Amino acid sequence: MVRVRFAPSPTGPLHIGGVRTALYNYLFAKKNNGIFILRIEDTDQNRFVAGAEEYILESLEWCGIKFDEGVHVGGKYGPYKQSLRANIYAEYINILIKNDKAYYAFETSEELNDLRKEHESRGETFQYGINNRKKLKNSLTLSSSEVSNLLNSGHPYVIRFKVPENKEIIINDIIRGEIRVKSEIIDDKILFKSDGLPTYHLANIVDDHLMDITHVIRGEEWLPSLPLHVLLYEAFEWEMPEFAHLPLILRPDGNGKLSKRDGDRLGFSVYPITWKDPKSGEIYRGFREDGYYPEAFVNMLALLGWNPGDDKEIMSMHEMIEAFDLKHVHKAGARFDPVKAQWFNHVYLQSRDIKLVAEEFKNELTKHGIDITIEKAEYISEMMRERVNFVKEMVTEAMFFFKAPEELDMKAIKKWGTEKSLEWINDIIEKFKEMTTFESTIIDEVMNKYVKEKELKAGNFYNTIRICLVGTSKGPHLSKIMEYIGREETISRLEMGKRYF
RNA sequence: GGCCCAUUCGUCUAGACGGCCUAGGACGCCAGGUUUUCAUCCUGGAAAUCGGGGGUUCGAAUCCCCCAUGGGUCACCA
Repeated sequence: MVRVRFAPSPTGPLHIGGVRTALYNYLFAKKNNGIFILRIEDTDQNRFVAGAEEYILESLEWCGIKFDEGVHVGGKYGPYKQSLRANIYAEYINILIKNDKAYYAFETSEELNDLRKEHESRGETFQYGINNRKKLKNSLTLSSSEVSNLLNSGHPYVIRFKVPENKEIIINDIIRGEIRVKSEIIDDKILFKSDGLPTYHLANIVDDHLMDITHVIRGEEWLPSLPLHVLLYEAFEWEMPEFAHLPLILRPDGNGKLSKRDGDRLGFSVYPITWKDPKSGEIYRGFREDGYYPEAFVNMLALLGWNPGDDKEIMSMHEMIEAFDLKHVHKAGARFDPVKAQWFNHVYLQSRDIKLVAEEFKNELTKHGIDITIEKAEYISEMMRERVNFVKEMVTEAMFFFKAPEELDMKAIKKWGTEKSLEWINDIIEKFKEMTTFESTIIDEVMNKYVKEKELKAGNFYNTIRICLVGTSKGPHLSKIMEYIGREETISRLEMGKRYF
């Protein structure tokens, strides 16, 4: 049985890289009829951010990523929050101590900082590990009575992993293949902090083991600590899960990975939903609030570093599950492209149930103080949606349905208007007044007949009229606009437009 | 700086066993067509000598080596 987990720490909002990691875990689990688990890794109480956990839950729910086990849904392997598992880690660290795989160390963080600085000034890098642990203040160098004295006196201590000497660690990553590292370069990492809580490395390995995780799928930033994790599994004599390290998502411009500020700087979201920093009060925009459909967002995100093995790009969650394979995850980092992201939403908007689009459009209009019936909203949505990427864009694009243009586009008038324009406007106003029903198809008949009789160039005539109604030479079929705004308003706008020609 | 990872059109990518690749698709861009306008849509085009240099081979984007570049990571953070 495949069991995978997404294990974020609640230190802030989840950015799209994190969402993608969750998504790939989810797709992999579902593809293999496995279990998907949410575990909260909150062993660092200093970095706790209020609302972050709720944010993660809400974001993933919006994306349609569901968990089988986890903090919010329960399960047999709980608790799923590491701060609630402190006693478990204590138990396992003692096993390591007992088996001489870990040791107590008594340097304070200040002392360590000094050591680092000192080494740095000599152009060296300080490493607490195989090469110098025999020279430092720890249970490897101190006598057992000295150690128990320190421990009993309440002197702060940490527990460090005792990296085995002269070992080459060979790991097989599903995405990257074989990776080799020598144990000499690995630090004796702190496994247990002086506050009595484990660090990520210990908690992560213990939990993955206890929760029967079969595949660890996580970001590439974890690759450097993979050898340590492998060594930990060996120290515990546990069977290892398989590993897959995902490439990073890079910023659209310049260098480096996508970060918090990029979105605001470049004008797009890097977060799935809006996040308000509880401390600073700063607000970071989200894809949801930008108007993206979750289906489009998820589809776009999935293809940022993965492909189904063919040319298919538009895929439902179900189709992605069917096609998902870690072998098709690209190895190199992917540069996020906001323009293509918009295209995905455009495609989803076109195939969406028009009733839903109408409802969304109606809601957007309400925000702008415009209230129309759902039928009218559908009428407009039908002809406007193909011109935009987001429903909210329809509001500005369709404003002429609700308000007469304040001024007319002089460039358009120059291009389409003629010395006869004024005459046409007057003539057509008269024709409109004579009509019994002011309905789109009949309006077309009347106008077409006029154009034929007068032998006009269609473009000049229709755009003269259009500019009066819309303000410029664009928009959906003219008679549809006229029918919507009605005869009175149509004539009024034509009268108003006359002074421009 | 040490260690690790990566490197195909501007961007996302195809490229599982070397020959089907004079490198395919998508976004974007450009042109033409459709449209009474704009957009959509359709058709076409420009766009990667596969980071560079050496090998191996009858043959390499695909295998090997070196170099360069980019990235990640080196916390009592995850």
